Amino acid sequence: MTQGKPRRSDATRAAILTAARERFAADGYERATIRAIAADAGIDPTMVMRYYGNKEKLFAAAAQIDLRLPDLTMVPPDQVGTRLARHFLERWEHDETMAALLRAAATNQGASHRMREMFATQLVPVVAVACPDPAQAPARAALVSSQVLGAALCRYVLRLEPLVTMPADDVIAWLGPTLQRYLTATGPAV
Amino acid sequence: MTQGKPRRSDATRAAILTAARERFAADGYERATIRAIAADAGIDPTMVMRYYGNKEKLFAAAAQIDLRLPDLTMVPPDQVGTRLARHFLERWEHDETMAALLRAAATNQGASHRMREMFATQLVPVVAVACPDPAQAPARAALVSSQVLGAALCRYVLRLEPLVTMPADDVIAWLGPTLQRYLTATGPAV
DNA sequence: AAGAAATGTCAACAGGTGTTGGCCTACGCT
DNA sequence: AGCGTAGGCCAACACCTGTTGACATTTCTT
Repeated sequence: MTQGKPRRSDATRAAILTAARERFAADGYERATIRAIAADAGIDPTMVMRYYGNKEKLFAAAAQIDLRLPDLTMVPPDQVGTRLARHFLERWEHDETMAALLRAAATNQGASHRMREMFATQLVPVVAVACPDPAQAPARAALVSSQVLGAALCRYVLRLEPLVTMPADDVIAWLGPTLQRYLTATGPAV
Repeated sequence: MTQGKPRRSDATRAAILTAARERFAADGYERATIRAIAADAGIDPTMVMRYYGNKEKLFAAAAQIDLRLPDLTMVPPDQVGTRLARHFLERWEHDETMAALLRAAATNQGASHRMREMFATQLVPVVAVACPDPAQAPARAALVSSQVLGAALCRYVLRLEPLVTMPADDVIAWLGPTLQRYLTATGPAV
């Protein structure tokens, strides 16, 4: 269904997408130029337009993210925090698309919209099964987001020492209990 | 020392700075144009150049931030987390300059450098007096930053519900214990 | 009152941006 | 083989960017 005929230009399309992700991750939305992306991909800027319409649609295609969140029902209730922290950190460590979306979301409306959408459709459902009352899931998910995105911001975007050089395991050990509390503890407004 | 003769153009300079802060906060560094800032201030774009040299210096002047952090030695040790959380939230709520710096820091090198500098010179010293071993201050300060900046990012930049509409007191109640733990709890790497 | 300095205005430059249309080439089908 | 079409490149447009220089005007100094 989602798969059409293989086109002769599939390699080019993929090269564009890869280059776009790198540029968007490194420079953000506005400073990543179509010309630079095309140059990285070794093709003409016109191709980008032909295959993706315009810059906004190119970004939308490049910033398609699947968080691949684990099913928390399979995780011991007292370990969901650390489990989530580890998952996010590894995800971020191996996929620059996440940084691309984060950097762009700071100034680009479409990107921030996509960011909200991503957490609403992917994180909230996962949180819902791990917290005492599913109705609290949006609030708890937002709190989790605030810590996860904040850590990513400091470590990968702002490059704030010593968070950059701190071993991933240490970061996870610090963030785990925080997420655990946001997921399961009783807080204000129930 | 820091105060020279009052100049006839002080009003203009101030108007430029105010308009610059608004634009940088709303649009980020690259999308905030000198022309738009000048238009907001009701003057000619050339004036911006004359008084601030170039766009980068204008931003540097506009994003000068004093966190006005409280002296934590005066705060009961078990309340430093909540105290800090409240301070940051109020600070953010009333000064759009913070949002300007955050938005810009995502894509602009100078801005992210300034951000790091700000936390190193202002937050680390304050954290040092509140944590068991002053040598751990940089790491603990970075963790505090990650949560504070993350919350600000979600609430003021990404506008991620329900964090946007959540009462400030609730946010503080959630973040307080997190900061408290980052400041005082024993964690990995001592 | 005369000269110097500061303040402001106008037009323009040089470079980069997203985006478009035209043209040539090379593949895939019949 | 011949043709249609998709893939690819080139030149260019229209616009916007930060920035500069020349000129007019007001204010301060002497």
